Amino acid sequence: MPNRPGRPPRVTISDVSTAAGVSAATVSRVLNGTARVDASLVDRVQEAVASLGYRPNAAAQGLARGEWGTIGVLVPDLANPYFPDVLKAVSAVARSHGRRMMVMESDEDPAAEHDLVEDLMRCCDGVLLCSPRMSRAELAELAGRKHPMVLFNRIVPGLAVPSISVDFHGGMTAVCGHLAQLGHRRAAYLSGPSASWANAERLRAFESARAFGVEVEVVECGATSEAGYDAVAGVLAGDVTAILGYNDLVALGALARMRELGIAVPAAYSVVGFDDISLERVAHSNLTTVSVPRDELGRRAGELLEQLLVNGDDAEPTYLPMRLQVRDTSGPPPR
Amino acid sequence: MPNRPGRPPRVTISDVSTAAGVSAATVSRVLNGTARVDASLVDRVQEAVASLGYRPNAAAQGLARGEWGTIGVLVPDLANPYFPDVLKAVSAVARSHGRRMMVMESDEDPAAEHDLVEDLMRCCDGVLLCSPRMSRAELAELAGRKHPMVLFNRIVPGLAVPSISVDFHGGMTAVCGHLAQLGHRRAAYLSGPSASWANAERLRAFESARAFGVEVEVVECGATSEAGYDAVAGVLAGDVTAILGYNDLVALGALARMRELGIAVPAAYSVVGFDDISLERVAHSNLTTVSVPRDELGRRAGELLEQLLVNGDDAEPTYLPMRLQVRDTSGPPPR
DNA sequence: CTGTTAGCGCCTTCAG
DNA sequence: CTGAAGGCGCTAACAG
Repeated sequence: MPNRPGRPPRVTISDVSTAAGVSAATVSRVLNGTARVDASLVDRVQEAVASLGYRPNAAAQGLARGEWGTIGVLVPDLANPYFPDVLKAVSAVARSHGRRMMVMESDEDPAAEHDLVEDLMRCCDGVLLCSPRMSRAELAELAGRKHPMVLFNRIVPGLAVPSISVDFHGGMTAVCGHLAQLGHRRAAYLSGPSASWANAERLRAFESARAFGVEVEVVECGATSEAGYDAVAGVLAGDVTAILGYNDLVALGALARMRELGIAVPAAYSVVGFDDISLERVAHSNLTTVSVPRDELGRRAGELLEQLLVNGDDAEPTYLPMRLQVRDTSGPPPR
Repeated sequence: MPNRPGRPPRVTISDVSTAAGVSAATVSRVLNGTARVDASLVDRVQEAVASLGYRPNAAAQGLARGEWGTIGVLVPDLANPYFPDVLKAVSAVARSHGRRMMVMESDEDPAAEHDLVEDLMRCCDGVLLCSPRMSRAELAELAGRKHPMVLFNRIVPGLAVPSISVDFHGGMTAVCGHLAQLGHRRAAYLSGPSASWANAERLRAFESARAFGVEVEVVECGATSEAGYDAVAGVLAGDVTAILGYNDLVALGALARMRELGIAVPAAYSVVGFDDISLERVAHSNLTTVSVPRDELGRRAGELLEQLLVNGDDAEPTYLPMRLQVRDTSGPPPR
C-alpha cells in the first residue's frame, strides 16, 4: 500500500523486525504462534508491535496464505426483514471461525447476481448464496467454478452444491390444513414473484390441499406489504373465506387494507401470513402465520460452508421445518 | 493461493499471458484499461481470459494497488430493524464507487467494538462506524490511527472524525411539543441504554420540554419490545398521561402490554415511539412516532467516506432532521 | 530456535 | 505500444 497523502505511514512487518532487531520471519512467528520463539525475542517483538502500532496487512496475508479469512454472502434484498436474522447468525458463525463477512445485495436482479457472485469468489474463501430467481443453468455454471459455495433458502434438485433451505411446501401445507380444519373451502393466495423457488414451493402445497377439499385461487401480487395492500381488494369479490399471503408483509398489507375497508378479521375472512418475521418481536402482532427458523438457517448455512472450506465436506440438501403459529387472524369461516 | 485439494486449479494472470502469447503486463493493461493496447492483442487476451475463466485475485490486486476496494461497516446489532435500510444504502453507495462492503457486528459489546474496528482497518479502505457506547477516549484513539473513518449515528464534539447523525434531540423535542399542544403535562420516558449517545440526546430534550410545562419522568427500560412490554406496567400507577418509548420497539412492546391490560390508547394514555422503523411498511401500523431518514443516513455516511477516501475531505458533523409522524396512538389526555 | 530465501498474484515503473 | 523487472507485505520452506 503506497503511502497515500493524508494516510498514516504504513508500518510493515519489516519495520517491526528492524525495530525489534529480529527477522521478519520471527515477527510473523510471534504474531501467528506458528513456532516456538525465545521469550526475550517475543517480548521485543511485542514491544515493537505495540509502539509502532503495527497491524498485519490482510491482503498480504491473504496472498501469502492462500486464504482471505473472509466469506461472502449474497442476498436479494438487504431491507427485507427476512435477512437481518440470517446475516446475524452467519456473521456469528463466521467470526467464531475467525472469518470476516462480506455482504452484497443483488436487488432482486438476476443479471446482477451472477456478477456479484463472481466478484465474491475473487475475494472470499467461500460464498453463501441466496438466489431465488437465478436459473438452474447459471447456478450450475457457478457451481462448476468449484469455488466453495453454499446455496441457502433454495434447493435445486440435481445441483451439486450444498444447500440448506426451509420446508416452504410443508409450511404452506400446514396452513392449508389449519384452514381446512376450521372449515374453509375456498381461499385466495396472494402470490409472490412467480419466478421464485420459494413461491413455487408454496404453490405445490395447494395441490395436496385440493385433496382435502380446499381450493386455492392464485392471484398475482408480489412480496411487499404495498402489493398485499393493493391486491387484496380484488379477491374480496369472490367466494373465498380465507386469504393467504406470500409472506407476512403481504398479509399485513392486506390486513391493513381490510381494516380500512371495515372488514372483520377473522370473522369475515381469515388471513394467514408466511415467514413470521419479527412481528411478534416488533409488535406482539397477532397474525396467524408459519415461522421459519431464520437464525438456524443462517447458522446452519454458515457451518455448512465452514465444513466445505475445511474438509471439503459435501452434504445432502437440508430442509428446515416450519412451524404453524396460530394467532388471531384465523378462525372459522362466516355462517 | 496454493491449490488446495478439491479447489479449482487457480488460474493466474501469467496463465492468461502465456495462453495469449503476451506479457502479463499486457493482460493487466487490457483488463484495467490502463493503457492503449493493440486491438489484436486485446482480442487474444480476452479470448484467453474467457476460455480459462480467469478472474483477477482481489488480494493480489489490493496488495499491488494499495487499495482493497472494500469498505467496512460496524454496527452494534444486525438484527435491529434500524440497520438494514442503512446497510442497504451504504451497500449501494459503495458499489456505485466500485467498492465492496464488509459488515461486522459488535453485539452491543464496547470491548469487542475496538478490536473489530481494528480488524476492519486491516482489510478495508475505510470504515463506517456506528458505536453508540464507545468512550470518547477510545474513539479518539481509533481516530488517531489516521485510517479513513466515518462515524455515523453519533456526534462526538471535538472528535476529528467526519460524522453524520440524526437530530435525536430535535426529534424528541418535536414529540414533547406535540404532546404539550395536546394538553399533556406529565409523561413517562421508557429510557434506552443509559450509556448511549442516542439516549442522552433524547434526554436533553426533556429539559426544554419542562419550559413548556411538560414534565417527563425517566424510567429505565432498554431498547427492545420485550423491555417496553415489561416496563410499562410500572409507570401506569403514576399520574402520567403519555408514554414515550426510547424507540418504536419499546413503544410497541408497551402498547402490546397495554392492550392486554385493556387500557385504551390514546384515550387513557398517549403512546409515542421513536425511529419509525419499517412499521408503516410492515404493518401499516399506526404508532405516532418520529422518523429518521435511515437510507439517507446510510447514503450520506457512505458518500462522506468516499469523499474522505478520494479527496481526504473532512467535513462538519451533520445532523439529519427527524420528522414527526402523528398517527393514531396520540391524542388529548383524558378528562 | 532463528535468519535467509522464495514466492503468493498483480500492477507499474522503465526501457525498448 | 509492449515486455522485463521490481515490489506490494507477508508466510513458508529451507538451512543453519
